[in-house]
Amino acid sequence: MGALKLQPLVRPDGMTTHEYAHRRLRQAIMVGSIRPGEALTIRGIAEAMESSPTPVREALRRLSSEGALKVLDNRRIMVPRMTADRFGELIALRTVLEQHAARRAVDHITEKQIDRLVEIDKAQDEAIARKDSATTLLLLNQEFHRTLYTANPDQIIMPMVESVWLQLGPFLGIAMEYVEQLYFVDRHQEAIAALRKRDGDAVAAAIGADIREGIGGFERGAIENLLRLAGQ
Amino acid sequence: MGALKLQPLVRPDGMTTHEYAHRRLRQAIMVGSIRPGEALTIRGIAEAMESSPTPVREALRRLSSEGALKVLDNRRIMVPRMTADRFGELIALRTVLEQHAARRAVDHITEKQIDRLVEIDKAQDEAIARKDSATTLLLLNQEFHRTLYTANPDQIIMPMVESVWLQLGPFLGIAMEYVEQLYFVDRHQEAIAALRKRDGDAVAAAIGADIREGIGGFERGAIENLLRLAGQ
DNA sequence: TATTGATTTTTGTGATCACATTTTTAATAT
DNA sequence: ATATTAAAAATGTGATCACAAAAATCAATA
Repeated sequence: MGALKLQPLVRPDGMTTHEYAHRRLRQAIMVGSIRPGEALTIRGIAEAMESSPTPVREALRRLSSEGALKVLDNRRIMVPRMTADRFGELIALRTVLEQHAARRAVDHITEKQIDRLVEIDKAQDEAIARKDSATTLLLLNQEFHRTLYTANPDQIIMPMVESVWLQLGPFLGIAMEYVEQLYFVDRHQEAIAALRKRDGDAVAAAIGADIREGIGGFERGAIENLLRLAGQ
Repeated sequence: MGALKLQPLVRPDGMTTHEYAHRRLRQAIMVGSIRPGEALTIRGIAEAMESSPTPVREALRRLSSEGALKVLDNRRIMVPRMTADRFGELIALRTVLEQHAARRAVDHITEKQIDRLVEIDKAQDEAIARKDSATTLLLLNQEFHRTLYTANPDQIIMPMVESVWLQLGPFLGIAMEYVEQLYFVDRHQEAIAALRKRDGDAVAAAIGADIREGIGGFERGAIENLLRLAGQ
């Protein structure tokens, strides 16, 4: 049996079933709770969220277009396996994408929106002090970055950034399981200061360092070890 | 009635209906043959390609995730409208993405693959001399870029590049209709020379210039004029 | 014990139907 | 003519069914 365990998620009023299925699966993949190689069946998912194949299939198509899922030749669907090379590509792409997104936000972001960034950063510090779950920290960190990039009203890049996050999710799940304690360092304050000065280069530098010293800090050997440990 | 006219497209053996619907719609959007704001109905598309709503819906979900289509609050689906600001974002993003993709391909591309690029470039020159349709030229140009970027076996970026192409498609359709003759200049030979020398910076510079002097060359005023002419 | 082959089950796929909402059309009143 | 209201048509959505292909199970054989 599928026996797919999905964290419950509130379903806002008026949200369609396929949209709900999409959001719920996406959330699960993003925080690494679905393992690469794990078999995903349409009927299994439909059963798990008490609906039917049709809307689940729509959700799966979207997720595969977002790079979160891969459709095999057998037409079976799974979370893509990670490799050290693919991880390197993802980090390099993440850096380029987010530096560009940050630069493009500098001319649009308001002081009020920067204040919001300060709030999120504070919430993150509190969560660290409170020793909240790694998942909570991850989501707060994403909220910081998303808030920054979407300050640009004509921005086109956010879905691509989220796609990279989605593709990194499963590896994060493995890391959270096998690494004693993940260090959470960030360069958010540096980014905020640069934003206040409207210094695009400095903002991009802060974002670059933030990624490099965060998830980008995994060394090749460490990645290979983790993947071996997880039986990937 | 929808009266959606879709260019015929061969359906490879074994291709599923939703995949075929996806490819056919994608192709139509990519070359600008579906106008922004044009009403797209599930049943209309299903009828046009002699199938049923279910697979068409899957195709539409994928295309909306790829940024090619937008789902309105009414749940109606259409090709997004272009604005001068959005166009600017798309060109800036296209430049960053493709320069990165090109850089990342330099270390992987083989001499044989570079030879293939030469062939495609030659085919392009012949098509220009033959005064082939703008669509043909567009597709050849895409083939050149795609061949270059996918030389990197672990590449993650291609779907994002294609997403930008898709989002530029409808504007290209408008431009092709209202502009007397589109100039086709490219920096492909420069890129090829740089690839042979394995000079990443030079390759990126060539790609940057290629985009800037190609579709990126539309000036803000020209874009606004075109959009006004097309009643957008 | 391992392997092959047949049977059963599971799974993806696509068409169809019913329902609710939205859009369009038609008719009426101002 | 314009605006308003009611009826009709069109549309998105989700469940269900039938079918074919794939996977899993089990029995028989080497």
